[in-house]
Amino acid sequence: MAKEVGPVIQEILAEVARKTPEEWQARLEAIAPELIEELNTKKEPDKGLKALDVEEGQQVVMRFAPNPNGPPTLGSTRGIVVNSEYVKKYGGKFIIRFDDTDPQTKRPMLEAYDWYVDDCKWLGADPDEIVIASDRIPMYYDYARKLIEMGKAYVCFCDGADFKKFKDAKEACPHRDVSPEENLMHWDKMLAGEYEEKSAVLRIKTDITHKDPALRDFGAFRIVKVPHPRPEVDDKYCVWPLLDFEGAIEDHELGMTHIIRGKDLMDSEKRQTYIYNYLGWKYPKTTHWGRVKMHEFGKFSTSALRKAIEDGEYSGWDDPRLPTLRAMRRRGILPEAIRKFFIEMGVGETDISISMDTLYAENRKLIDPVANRYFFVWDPVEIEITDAEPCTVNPSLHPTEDRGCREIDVADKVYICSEDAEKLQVGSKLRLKDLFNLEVISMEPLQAKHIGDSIESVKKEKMRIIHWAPMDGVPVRVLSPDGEFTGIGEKQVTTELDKIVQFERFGFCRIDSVDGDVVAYYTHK
RNA sequence: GCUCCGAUAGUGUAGCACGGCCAAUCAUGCAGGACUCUCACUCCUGCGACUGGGGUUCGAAUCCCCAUCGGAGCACCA
Repeated sequence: MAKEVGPVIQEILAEVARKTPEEWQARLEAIAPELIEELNTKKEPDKGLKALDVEEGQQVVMRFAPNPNGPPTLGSTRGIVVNSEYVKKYGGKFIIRFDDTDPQTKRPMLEAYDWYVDDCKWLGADPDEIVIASDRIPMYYDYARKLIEMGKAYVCFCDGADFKKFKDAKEACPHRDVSPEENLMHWDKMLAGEYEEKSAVLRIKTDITHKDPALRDFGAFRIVKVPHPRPEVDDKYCVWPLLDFEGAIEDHELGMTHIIRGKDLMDSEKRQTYIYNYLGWKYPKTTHWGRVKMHEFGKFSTSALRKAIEDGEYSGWDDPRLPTLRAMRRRGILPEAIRKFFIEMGVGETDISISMDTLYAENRKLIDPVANRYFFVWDPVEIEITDAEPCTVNPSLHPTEDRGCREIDVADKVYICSEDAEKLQVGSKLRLKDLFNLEVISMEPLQAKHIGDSIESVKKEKMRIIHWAPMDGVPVRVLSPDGEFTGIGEKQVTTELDKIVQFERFGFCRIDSVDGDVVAYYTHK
């Protein structure tokens, strides 16, 4: 059969090749004009996120579920942006849920709850609902009881290592097969605080012989006798749910339709599916993404950062060297740029390592039209203009947008960057941007004479054009991921508090404070 | 040890469910050029990839198998 079809196809293909695309289009027009439009509309690349598998008329409910044990970082931002973007696209509900059920190892930080909500709003992902797991512990207990009664959960008194032995051998531990009644009794004792930490744990029965060891009887609750940092919870509970249990119950209770999360939680779905099946629930549709690593930031963990901050290594959670959202914000990275960055990144399952350059490029396009231009001279040195007439110049605030001018008074000296000064020698000609032209007459001390104002001669003689600062400028400190720059800037930058400006030939900065020295946070080049 | 994922230019990404419209999209990066009184912006040009090997097929980035590399889970962490 295939042998017979072969030559026929060859011939058809040859015929296709004989005529030009235009001829074929004409032929199509003749026999099926209604298809012409399809020909022209095909193959436009999809921008943005891929379509979600949404049923006809369905409202989507999606969530971002952090543990508030530190502030949101660029890593967590992906979850905020992508989930909220889908909700915007399809209409529905975006929920932020704090999975704060570990008062000990990943102890939540009280301030961080607000930080998350704050940063979500800043990112344009205002949550429709805020849920805090530590407020809902009784509900988890109810479901636990139900599962015990069904014979689907049991209190296990094995030591961690012992249980692992049973599990690896695909054998049930001695506690697996006791009656629901007895388990209920143990469970009540657990809740009453009669057992010590680590002495008992509630497990969900799955399939102890499952070929994937990750799926064999997983833990659902453990005993932690440490008060919760939230004052309204404090020492109310000594039995805490583990993520697989808490997440499973909440995703159903909150009516989640779709879940997008890291692929490290792929096995979670398989474990949680046992709970869903026992309770007769339908699991939400899930998608996973891989790890994102930024080239510029090495490995960092929230707890390591926390320690470094306490040790004074960083100035705080918004230190410009940190990958936190608060730092990005302070540096003048706009939320729109961050959203776009993550949306264009998509939701692939591969682990990726991406450079901040991509985010910076996005941000630069947004701020370039709105950032006023100023001179900032880092590492300044004085240059004396021996024959200068005092004058006032008015460089424009923006090279293309018409937004008025600055005003700078100049007498007989200005500051220039030492790195520009180093390139000079006696006889060098240069242009002070928006001011006038000079010829160097002495290196030590650095002196020059006025050789005209004409920009034409600058072009003709290909003089270097450098920026400068007046003697009555203000001290400026720029804090950047690569350290601190100090120098002199125009007085007028003090009117730009909280705005993003461009220091010419240096880069964009957000003006952070103007009382005393001007402090600016470096955005990017 | 057992199990589960993934692999397209330097970096990301589209295409893969349904094999031919793919000598492979877009962005960023890099190189060159135009514009510009900034090393910014804008515009133009160029560079650059289907991990390897088998198989199925007239035809494979796309389907199957193996290998390699990378990631993850097997917690009384999230």
